Amino acid sequence: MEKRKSDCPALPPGWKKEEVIRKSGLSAGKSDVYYYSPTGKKFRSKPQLSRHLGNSVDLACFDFRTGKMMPGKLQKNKQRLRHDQASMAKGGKPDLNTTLPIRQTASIFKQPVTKVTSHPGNKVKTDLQRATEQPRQLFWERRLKGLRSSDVSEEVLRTMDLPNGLQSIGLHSSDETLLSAIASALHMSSAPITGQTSVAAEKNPAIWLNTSQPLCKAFTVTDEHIREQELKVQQARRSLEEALMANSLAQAAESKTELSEGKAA
DNA sequence: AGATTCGGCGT
DNA sequence: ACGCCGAATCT
Repeated sequence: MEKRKSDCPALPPGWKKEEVIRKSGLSAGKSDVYYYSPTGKKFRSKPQLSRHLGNSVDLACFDFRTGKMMPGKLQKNKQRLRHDQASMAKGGKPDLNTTLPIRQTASIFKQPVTKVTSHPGNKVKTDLQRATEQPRQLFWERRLKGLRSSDVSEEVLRTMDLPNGLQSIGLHSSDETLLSAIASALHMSSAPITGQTSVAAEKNPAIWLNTSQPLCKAFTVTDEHIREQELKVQQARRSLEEALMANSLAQAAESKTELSEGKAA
């Protein structure tokens, strides 16, 4: 049987797609779709593919069977992602989609690198449940300096206030980059964030820096901090609950009026 | 052992 | 009806 592996333009270069028809059994005539990474590893489901690619590719609108991106198919909901203040003003409802947006452009986060060895014959273990640790530039956080997030109208969003206990290391002092550094640390690893625990790092961070921790002095989290944070989370959840409730009520009301309008017509 | 193939559970 | 993945079967 001829194996047709075709290129898959919706995926990064080098990925191949294959469809094999089942030729016997109860499911004869049905087909299975497989993908092959540039290194030749076989993938047989979207979750598996998604796990391997991580955040580097957004598979939300990727159709595994056809291998194509299908815009306007975000989950099972028909969801207009057009969401500017124009459509808002015309009575459009706010976007209550709670799935996190994924950056499509080059990201500082979790970018895989090509591993080159001088021993081509050796077997290299790939993807031991995600590439573990990638090389990083020392003080790379400095490149985040001055970056601000903004909303769709390019209004710069207010930044967060950090607790007083947090002090930076290796960024010139009282730098707003500290927030980015800590946020990045939280984003990139599930390991606890402790800050730089070595006192020597304060004197000469270029030498004593613990690169798996953000450029931040060691800090202490008190029970009081935790209680404050719990309170904030509870309040945020209540707000979200109220908003979702109000939205579903509004939708129910709307579909009722649509129904009666339909009868009148 | 690794690849291939179909069954069958869960949605 | 179909996606996903376990496991039987094949090489």
